Amino acid sequence: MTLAGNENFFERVYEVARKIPYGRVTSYGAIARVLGSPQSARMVGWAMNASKNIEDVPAHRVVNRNGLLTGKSHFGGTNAMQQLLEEEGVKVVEGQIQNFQDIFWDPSDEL
DNA sequence: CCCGTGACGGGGG
DNA sequence: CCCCCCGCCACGG
Repeated sequence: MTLAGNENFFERVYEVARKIPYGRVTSYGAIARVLGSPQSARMVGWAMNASKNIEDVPAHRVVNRNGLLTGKSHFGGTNAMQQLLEEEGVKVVEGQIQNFQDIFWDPSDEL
């Protein structure tokens, strides 16, 4: 009924994103999946896009399923996204997160 | 109103 | 580490 889903979709995305632990990362698809819309990974990306206005949304901790910083171009500077990650101890080489499997955080693990 | 275009992901050739 | 198609849906032209 009421909750069609998209009404709060962005809010839900932000809630999950805020739970990503310091120094860990997750993927657009993983967030979409835990929200029950595995096919809406693109919308998660759009939500990150809109999160520039909202505070406390660590958009830099969200990458694609391969650990690539596909959204780095939306962070203004040349490598602001990478900088933010490396400040947390996340190694990035050529836009690729190193040791991705180990620092990957799956939102569904919170359940 | 139709259409191209994505911070995506899965599947197929 | 090629190629293409599909589903998803918000936004701008």
